[in-house]
Amino acid sequence: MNAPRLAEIGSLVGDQARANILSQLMDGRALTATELGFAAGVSAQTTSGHLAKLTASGLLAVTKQGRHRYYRLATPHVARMIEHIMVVAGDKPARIPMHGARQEAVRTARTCYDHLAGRLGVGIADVLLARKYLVLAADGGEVTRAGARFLDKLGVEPEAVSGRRPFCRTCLDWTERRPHLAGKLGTALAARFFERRWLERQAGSRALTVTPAGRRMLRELFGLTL
Amino acid sequence: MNAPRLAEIGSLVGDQARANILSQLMDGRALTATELGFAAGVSAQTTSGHLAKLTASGLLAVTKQGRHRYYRLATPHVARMIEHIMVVAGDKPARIPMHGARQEAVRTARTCYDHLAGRLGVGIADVLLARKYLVLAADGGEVTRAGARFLDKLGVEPEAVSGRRPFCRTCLDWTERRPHLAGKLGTALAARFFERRWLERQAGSRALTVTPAGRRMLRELFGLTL
DNA sequence: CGAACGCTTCGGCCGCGACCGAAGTGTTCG
DNA sequence: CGAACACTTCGGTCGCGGCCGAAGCGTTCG
Repeated sequence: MNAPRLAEIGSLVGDQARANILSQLMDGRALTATELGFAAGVSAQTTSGHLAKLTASGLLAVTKQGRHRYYRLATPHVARMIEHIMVVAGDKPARIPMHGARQEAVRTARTCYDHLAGRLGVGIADVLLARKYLVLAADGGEVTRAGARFLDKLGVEPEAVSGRRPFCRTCLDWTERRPHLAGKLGTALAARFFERRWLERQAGSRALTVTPAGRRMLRELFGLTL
Repeated sequence: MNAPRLAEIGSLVGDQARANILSQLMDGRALTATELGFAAGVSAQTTSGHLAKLTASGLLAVTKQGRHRYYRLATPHVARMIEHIMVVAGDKPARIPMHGARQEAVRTARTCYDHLAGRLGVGIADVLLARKYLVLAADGGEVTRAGARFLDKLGVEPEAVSGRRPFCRTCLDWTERRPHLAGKLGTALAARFFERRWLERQAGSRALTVTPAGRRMLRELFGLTL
């Protein structure tokens, strides 16, 4: 039996800050080092050290995206392992990643920083592209004339989508594995959705609730039924 | 999510001496404090402290018997948890290769708490499923009519495999990385194998020796040559 | 371009916990 | 009974590892 490795993995989980980090990632999300540090309650430097250890030992995987680094559980085995430790810890029935009502909500619609992700985010991106309201380019994209009219109807101002910041980047979406709308346009759209109360944040989660008004609007304007 | 408890359990497993102790108990035996101290490579006093912690946290249970104290894993949950940690430990690319005769024996056949694991355990599970003696379901499984006859021939009693405890759970195997037979059926089978002296425990290890009679039986009844 | 930002590396501090020697409790012997 | 044994408790040492400040690197943005 490989007791040294057993102890090694155990001690990785056995630190309070690292346990906080792993807990945060149990629903399958990918979070940045800063977010994880905040959740763990330690400084950025300390967080960096922890994340390096967890990654080196194969518990976490990391994806670079611009100046961010998204950390996530490396394999389902890691999630399962933590579940089983929780069982011994006397915690509630095992929460397998991405099941249950709350996880379902996270899959449907959630924030990714300042823009929209999940099925909602991907769906909106799909629609805008399909209707040629938006064309993609290597370093961003461009709003077409028809797109500008559409956005104007939504109340998204033209200057909000100008400038060098790209409209749509391939923002890591761990549930849909497809690009969604980030950048200036994504931010402006998300802001508008909140402003009009089409979406509401859920406490303590990145999941979003689509309000009845939002549901109607999504069907009418985007042809989306989530 | 209960991160403090997660860290607590993790740190218990995360000490080398305690990991050694837990490893020793993985086959479900109950060992004395002295034996465990020797296996862990620390003094009696230190061992005593470790055992007290492990017991207080519910990982171990203890039985007094004269001047001895027999420690064992408190629940199958603990064994399962350790198995799952081992799976993650094995996911690391830079895995310490197992070598030597004894390690080979461990890979071939060993106990996993109260049932059989290793190539033997996985092989038996494969055969029973391939012959449709057993069908798997989400929450356990069912023995078919043909399976019942087969088990009867082995001397495994029908009531041993009835009841609410599942027949076959996906108990992940850290060498084979495939499910093997746990649950009531796995336990009953293992017990029968020991009773008939088809398998014998090796001292100080979870490895099992397949006796000549056992080898013959495995070939005749299961078509297995390990 | 420079400033702001996200993250990592380095260096040094410090506390927790593993460890053992010595002593104490309880049990089994002869 | 006392000696041997199994185990625990106490007390003190010490090293590993978590922590943060400061500095450095790469990216983004105006």
